Amino acid sequence: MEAAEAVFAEKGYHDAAMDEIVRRTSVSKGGLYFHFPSKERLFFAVMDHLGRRLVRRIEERIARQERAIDRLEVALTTALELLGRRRRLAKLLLVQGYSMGNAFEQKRTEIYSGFASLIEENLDRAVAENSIRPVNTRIASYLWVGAINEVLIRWLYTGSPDPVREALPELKKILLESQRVPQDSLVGGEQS
Amino acid sequence: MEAAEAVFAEKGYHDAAMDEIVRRTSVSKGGLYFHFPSKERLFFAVMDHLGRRLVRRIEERIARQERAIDRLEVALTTALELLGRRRRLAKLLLVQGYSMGNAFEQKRTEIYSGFASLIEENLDRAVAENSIRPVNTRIASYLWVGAINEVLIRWLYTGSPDPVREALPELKKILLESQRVPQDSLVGGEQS
Amino acid sequence: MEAAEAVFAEKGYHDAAMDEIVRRTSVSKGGLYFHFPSKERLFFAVMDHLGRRLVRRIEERIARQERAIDRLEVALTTALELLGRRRRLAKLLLVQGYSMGNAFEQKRTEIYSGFASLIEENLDRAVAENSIRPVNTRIASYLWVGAINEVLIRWLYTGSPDPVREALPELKKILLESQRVPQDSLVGGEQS
Amino acid sequence: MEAAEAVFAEKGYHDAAMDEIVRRTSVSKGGLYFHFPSKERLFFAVMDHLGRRLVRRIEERIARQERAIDRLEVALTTALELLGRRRRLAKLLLVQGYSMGNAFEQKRTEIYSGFASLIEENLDRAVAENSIRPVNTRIASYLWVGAINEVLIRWLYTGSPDPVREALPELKKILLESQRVPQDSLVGGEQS
DNA sequence: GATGAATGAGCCTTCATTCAT
DNA sequence: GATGAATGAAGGCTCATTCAT
Repeated sequence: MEAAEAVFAEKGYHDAAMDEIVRRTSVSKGGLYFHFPSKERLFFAVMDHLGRRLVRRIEERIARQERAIDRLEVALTTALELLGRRRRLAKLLLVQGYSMGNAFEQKRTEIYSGFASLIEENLDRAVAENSIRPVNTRIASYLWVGAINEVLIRWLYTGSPDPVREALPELKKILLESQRVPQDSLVGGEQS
Repeated sequence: MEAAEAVFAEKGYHDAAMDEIVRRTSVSKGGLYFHFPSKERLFFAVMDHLGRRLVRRIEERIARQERAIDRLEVALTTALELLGRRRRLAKLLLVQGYSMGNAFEQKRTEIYSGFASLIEENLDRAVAENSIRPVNTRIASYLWVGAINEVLIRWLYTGSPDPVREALPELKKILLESQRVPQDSLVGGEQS
Repeated sequence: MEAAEAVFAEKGYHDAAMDEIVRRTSVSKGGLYFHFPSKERLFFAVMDHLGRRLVRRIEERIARQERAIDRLEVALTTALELLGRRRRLAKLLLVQGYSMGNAFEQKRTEIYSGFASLIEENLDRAVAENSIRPVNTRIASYLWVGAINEVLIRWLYTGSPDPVREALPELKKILLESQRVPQDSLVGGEQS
Repeated sequence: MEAAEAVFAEKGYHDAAMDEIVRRTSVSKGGLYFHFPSKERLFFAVMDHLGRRLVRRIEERIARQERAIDRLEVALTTALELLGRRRRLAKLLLVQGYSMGNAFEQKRTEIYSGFASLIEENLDRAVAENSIRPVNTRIASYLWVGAINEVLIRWLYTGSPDPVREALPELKKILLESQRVPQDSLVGGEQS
């Protein structure tokens, strides 16, 4: 039964014991292995199920919108709403194989924060210099980190896109250029 | 010796055996444990070291730039360059605790792709409808996924930012609004 | 279906899984267990069947011979012919419960060889010393080992014959004495 | 510790549990696995040890004999004495991987007996017909079975000797021809 | 009689960690 | 400080057998 979802979400893949999953079910160990040939396959089945369901729900909500840009907005909103409401689902789908309790998670946060702070700081200054439009730079910095992270992971696993040649130009375009304050009239001072 | 880095990068945290780390060193098991009280601490030490070094390098390159917006650009470029050149470093820093060899990674990619495709498709249509500026929608979709992912992971681990109330507006602003094609002449015609 | 014979022959008793036997049949698991109450009984049924058939065939061929000594010769010939032609049958009947793939079999061969070599060596010398008639000492040594082995296994399982008091004299008689070169002219010469 | 010998001898390879071997030792499970990487390797180590020791003892006793034929006799005697005195050793060395308690052993005996009886019966008649010298035909039949068995097992595992072309002539020579009653004076009746 | 999903005790093996030397 | 043999809890998985349908 897919209430194995609970154990995986609570403990992470590695610390989840088949024995515990079984204990929380009415199924026996053998019964579980009859349907899923290994712990890995069980985990994948759970992930697939949840992943597909999430996408399906988003698609349902999207369908009502006429224009693509509205659909994108709804998709974004729905994703954050759904995952933001169900912590367990989010944990399962987003951090999957992590484990080691909280220590690991803290460390990840700590390390990513090093880079995020650097970005945030410069975003703040760029806003102050009136180079880019004002935004919540903290969140923007997370966005930067997440974007870079994802692009690199893709490359790591699939070999594409090439980080520098392909991804970099696009990231620049979206993260920097389109955030620029239109400096059309370079007359007069800056609005500091 | 931090050549434990190699083992962690190759096998992931869980599948890395202390025995193998020791085997690749001149240090003995006891010796290793004298310096690092546990596998977890050893791993953290490696991560810290690498994370800090990466940030330091980026900071060095940034320092030469005057304007913050240039610094941001250099930071972005440098991050992608450095990590794009050293697969191992990237793997260690980005996918850390994952494991299960490639099966796991493939699954992650597969599941994220479901959502990414949905975004990409609608980005394509939005471009076609002339709602947003043309971009490489494939990469843009990765950016979306990464951004959402990171924002949610932060919330998961630290409790902030609130996905819907805090993150959503900013994401909309950066991912959607600032990509809009200025529809200045709303006169006449129809944008159907 | 006694095509369970195939699985037992290929994998040995322990490594043969009921599931695989079932898979190779049109019968269902329950169906198999209806006819044979346990794996052991199924195995015994197969063995019985094959053992009896082998003996029956030998008896048929023997029947045509008049003199007992010719019958013995035909029995010997037939046994080697039939088993030498059907590897699977031989494996099933002779090494039955062994398993562990080839590693085990290699080990058995290796260990028995230690003793066989010792015998072979001395048979060679005995032939050289003209004490016994020339034979293929390699094969003779196998015969020795097999004879000793079988006599001891019998004793192990049934308590008789007593290895030293009963078996030894007979083995000596057949393996040694009757192989002696008749030293009829004991006159003169020296047997060194 | 090689007191694992006890468990293997008592239960057979498959039914011997590493847990029990450990229980009977002062060593821990991990400790055992530190020295022997697997159950199989442990078993082989035990077998090797015992096999070598047996051969060494026989060689010691043999060494005192001058003539090869005497050595053969001593080897035969010693082998039967040593193994006949130590049931456990015999079981370990001779039936190795068997298991299934006694049921299996009984079956083996039963099946081999089918063939052995056939031989015994004809040996009896051959003796009665005065074709071969009188022997304990029961034991001789075991010898036949053991010899055939061993020759075939060798062929099964190593591909040689070829049962019919190579082994058969030698077996005939030793088992039949050299047992023949010299029929030099074919005069007169038989001594029935 | 047949089916095959379910059972569950049991097994081998791993591995982070310890500690006597 | 270093060594590496030893520890032992824990875990994933197998498989002969059962039994409701």
